[in-house]
Amino acid sequence: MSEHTEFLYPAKWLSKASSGNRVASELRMRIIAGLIESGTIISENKIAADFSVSRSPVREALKILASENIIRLERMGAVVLGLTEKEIQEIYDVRLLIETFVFERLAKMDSTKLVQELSKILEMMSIAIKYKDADEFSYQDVLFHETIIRSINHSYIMMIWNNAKPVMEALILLSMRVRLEERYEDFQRVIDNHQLYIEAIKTKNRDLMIQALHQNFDDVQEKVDDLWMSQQMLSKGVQNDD
Amino acid sequence: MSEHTEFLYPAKWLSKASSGNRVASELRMRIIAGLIESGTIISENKIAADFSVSRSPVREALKILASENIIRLERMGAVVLGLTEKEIQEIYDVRLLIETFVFERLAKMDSTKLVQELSKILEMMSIAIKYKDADEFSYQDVLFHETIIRSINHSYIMMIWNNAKPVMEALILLSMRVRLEERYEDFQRVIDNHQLYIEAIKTKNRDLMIQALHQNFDDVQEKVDDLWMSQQMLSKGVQNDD
DNA sequence: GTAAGTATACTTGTATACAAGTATTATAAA
DNA sequence: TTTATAATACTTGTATACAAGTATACTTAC
Repeated sequence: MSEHTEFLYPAKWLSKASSGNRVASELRMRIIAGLIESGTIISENKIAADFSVSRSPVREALKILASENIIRLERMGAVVLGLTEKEIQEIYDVRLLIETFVFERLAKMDSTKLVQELSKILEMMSIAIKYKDADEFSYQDVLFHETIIRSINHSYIMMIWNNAKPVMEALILLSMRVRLEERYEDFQRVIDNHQLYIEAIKTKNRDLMIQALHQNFDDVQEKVDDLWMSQQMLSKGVQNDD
Repeated sequence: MSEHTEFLYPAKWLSKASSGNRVASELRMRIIAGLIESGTIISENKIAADFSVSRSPVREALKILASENIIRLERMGAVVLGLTEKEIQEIYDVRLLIETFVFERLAKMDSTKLVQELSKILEMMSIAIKYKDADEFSYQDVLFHETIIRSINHSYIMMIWNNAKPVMEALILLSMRVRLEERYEDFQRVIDNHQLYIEAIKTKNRDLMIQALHQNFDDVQEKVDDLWMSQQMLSKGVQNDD
C-alpha cells in the first residue's frame, strides 16, 4: 500500500547480511511491531516487490520467519501470525528453561573469563544509556544473554537460542525504543539486574541466580506491556502525543 | 564417487515432500550414518548433481541441515559436521529438558484424550514389531513423543521439537534397523517403557514420569551404542559379521 | 437471479542464467 | 627450486524463466 521508506531494523546490524536476511529482519520487525497485522496474507511476489528484490531471497526470508512461528506457510501465500501475549509468555518459558539449564552447567565451570566478558558488555550497556542509544543498548542486552548461553559450549542449547533470538531481539528493540522516550529511568534497573546476573555467576550462588532470573523476567513482563504500547503507537500511527 | 542407488530415508515418508525436503532427509541420513564423513566439503552443485535436481532445492536442504548443526555453511562450500557422541548427548539433554517441562504442564491438564491416543500409537508399535518393520516402529516411536509434546499446545516448545526432531528421527531409524537384526528382544523393553509413560501421564504421577524418562534415556543410551555399530557397519561396509 | 463452467490471474516449486568473489593451478621470472 | 603473477575453474547469492496447480471472476445457460 503506502511506500515503506523507513526501516525498523537497524541498518548497521545488516552490514554483511544477505538480502534474504535483510528481508527477514525487517519483515520480522514490522510483523512484531504490528505494522503488518495478524491474519494478513502475504505472497512471495508482494514482498519481493515491496523490498525490490527477487523471489529467491524472499523465499529464504519466509522460510526463516516460518521457523520462528511468526508466519505460517500455506499452499497459496503465507499467513502472518504475529505474536499474541500467549506466545510472548512462551518465549520466556523457553528462556527460563534454557538459562536455568545453563546456570546449572556454569556452576560446574570456571567462569572467570565469562564474568569479565559480561562486565565489559555491561559497561557498554551503561554507555549506550548515557548516549540514549536504544538500539545499541538492545544489542548489548541480547549479546549479554547470548554470551552466557554460548559459554557452556552446548550446540543444541545454542540451536534453541538461535531460533528464539531473532524474535527476542525484535521484542527488546521495540520495547527499548519506547522506554527510552517514556521511561528512561527503567534502564538503571535493567543494569542493576544484569549486575545481579554477573554476581550470581561469579559466586556460583544458585539462589542468586534464580533471583536474577526472576527479576529479569518480572522486568521483561513490563517490557511486554511496553511493547503493546509501541505496537499501538506504531500500527495506529502517531500524529502527536496525546 | 560411487552411484547412490539406495536411499536410507524411507520413501514412504516423503510422499508429499518437496524436493528440498527429500534432499535434506536423505542427506541427513547419510551424514548421521557416516556414509558422508565429518569434514567432507560439499557444494551445492555437487549435491545437486548427486540428486539430479537443481540448486534451488539443494540450497533449501543445506539451510535446513545447517539449522540442525549437521553441516556448517561457509563461504565456499559447506563442511559436514555429523554427530559426535557429545552432540548425541546434547540432543538428549534437550529432550530431557523439553519432556520434563511438558510433563509439568500435563499434570495440570486433563490427559484422557492424550492417553487414548498414546495407547493407539503403542499398539501400532507392537504391530510394527510383530511384522519386523523397523521403519514403521521408528515412525510410531517418534510420533509417540511428538504427540505428548504437541498436547500441551506450546508453540515454542514445539519449535524446539521441530528443530531437534529430524536428527532424532534419523538416529532412531538407524538404531532400530540394526536392533531388528541383532537385538530383536530389545523391542519389548521399549514397549514396556512407553507403557510406563502412559501410566505416568494417566495417573499424573510425577515420580513415575521421572522414572519413565530416565528409563527411556538409559534405553536411548543403548540406542546410541547401537548407532555407532550401525555407523561402522554402514560406512566401512559390511562383508560379514565378524 | 442462480448455477455451472470456463477463462484468467496469481500462487508456489524448480530450473536456469548471471554476477561477483575465491581458491587453485599453471605459467613465467629470478 | 622458489616466488610472483595471471588465468581458470568453481563457489555462492540473486534474478529470471518456466511449469503445475489453485482461487477468483467472468460468462453463459437456464
